[in-house]
Amino acid sequence: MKSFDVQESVISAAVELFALHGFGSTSVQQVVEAAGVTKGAMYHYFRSKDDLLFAIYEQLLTLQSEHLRAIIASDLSTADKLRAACIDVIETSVDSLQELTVFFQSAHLLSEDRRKDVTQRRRAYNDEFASLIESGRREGIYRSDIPRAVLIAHFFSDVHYLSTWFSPDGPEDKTLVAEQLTDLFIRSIAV
Amino acid sequence: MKSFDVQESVISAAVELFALHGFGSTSVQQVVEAAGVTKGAMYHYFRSKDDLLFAIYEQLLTLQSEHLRAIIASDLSTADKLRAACIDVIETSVDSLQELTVFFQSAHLLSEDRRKDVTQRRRAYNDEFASLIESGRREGIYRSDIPRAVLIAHFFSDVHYLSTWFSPDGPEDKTLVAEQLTDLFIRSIAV
DNA sequence: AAATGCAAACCGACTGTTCGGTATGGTGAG
DNA sequence: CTCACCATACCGAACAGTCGGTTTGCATTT
Repeated sequence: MKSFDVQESVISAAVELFALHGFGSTSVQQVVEAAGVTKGAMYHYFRSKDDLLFAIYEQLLTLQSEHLRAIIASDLSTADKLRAACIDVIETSVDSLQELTVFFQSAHLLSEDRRKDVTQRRRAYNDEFASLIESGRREGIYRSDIPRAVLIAHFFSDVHYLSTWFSPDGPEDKTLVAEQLTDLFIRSIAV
Repeated sequence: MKSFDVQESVISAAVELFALHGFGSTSVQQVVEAAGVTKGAMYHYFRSKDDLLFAIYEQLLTLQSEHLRAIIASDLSTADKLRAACIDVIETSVDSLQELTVFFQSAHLLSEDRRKDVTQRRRAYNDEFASLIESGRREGIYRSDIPRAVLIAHFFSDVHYLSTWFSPDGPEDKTLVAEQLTDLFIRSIAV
């Protein structure tokens, strides 16, 4: 019979403010005011401002990692797996546009330990993604004349950049854009 | 016989610190200490912390705009112009990696007026770039089944993302990466 | 009685910015 | 050549306000 979830309210307010003004330029005071709670309440659930930032990352990272693992474990062909993975990460990113913005803007502001944790999980995600491309190369469907790292960066740049230009209220449709960007990517890496 | 340029020193320190810790998390005190000047000296040349951020943008925007205009005014074919424009913006961005980082991380923290100025100049740049693609479409060399806005975003995402993954000390070579990313882009938009 | 959940008051450190004042170097008059 | 004059360059202390974080204490639940 909880009528008001403090944690959720704080995180939600933090995501919005961090995305809008940046982590460093947003004060804890602003966050708790927007969340409709007091500092005492916030510090009861979060150890620090840093902790708040980390919580945002964890949500998104966990979600996307689970999706990717499910796709890789499926019985699709390599080509279809890669396509599905691309479309999924774009769509889930659009669904969490603000979190994405915070993620890419403020990841480096995390404390040493937390940043290592995030970096490692990101790398794990990237490696799983890269394994798809590697499989495709062995099957002879993707080009090998460009370093894998460049290909990966080329794709994730699109995901990253979504938070800059894509707007849910804009003229572009989420599903359509996901297909278009995926098509552009796969066309450019096909042999 | 000026042995020490305060403005240059301040901007240089600001670029480095803003890129490292973010605009909002860097204090004026830190900047002037790194620059080896006093706050008084800094505020003699810059009206505000905001002004400092703006100065960084202006440098990069002006440089890249001039380059693009020169390329468009050249007598190359449309295809070669687009290729040259892509390679140039990637290479100049790599040359100004830290400025690029600051640019994309903190553009939204500018004051209203300043942000409008920056946005307008960025749009002008984008429009000139887009005109190249439009020309190519009329010549029938680039596909028309994907919105121009998506194509533009697709390319600039690579430029944007450079600041995240590219390192001058890393295994990748600037010129090579510029060619590879340009190749990926042009291959994906060719009919 | 003990533990949880939270509000309110509070802490010292630090914020961006201002400002009174000094040092420096060039210009024009005598 | 000299000296008054003045703009520009720069200094560093001080400002009012805000920062992230802590402490205290009181309800409510267990």
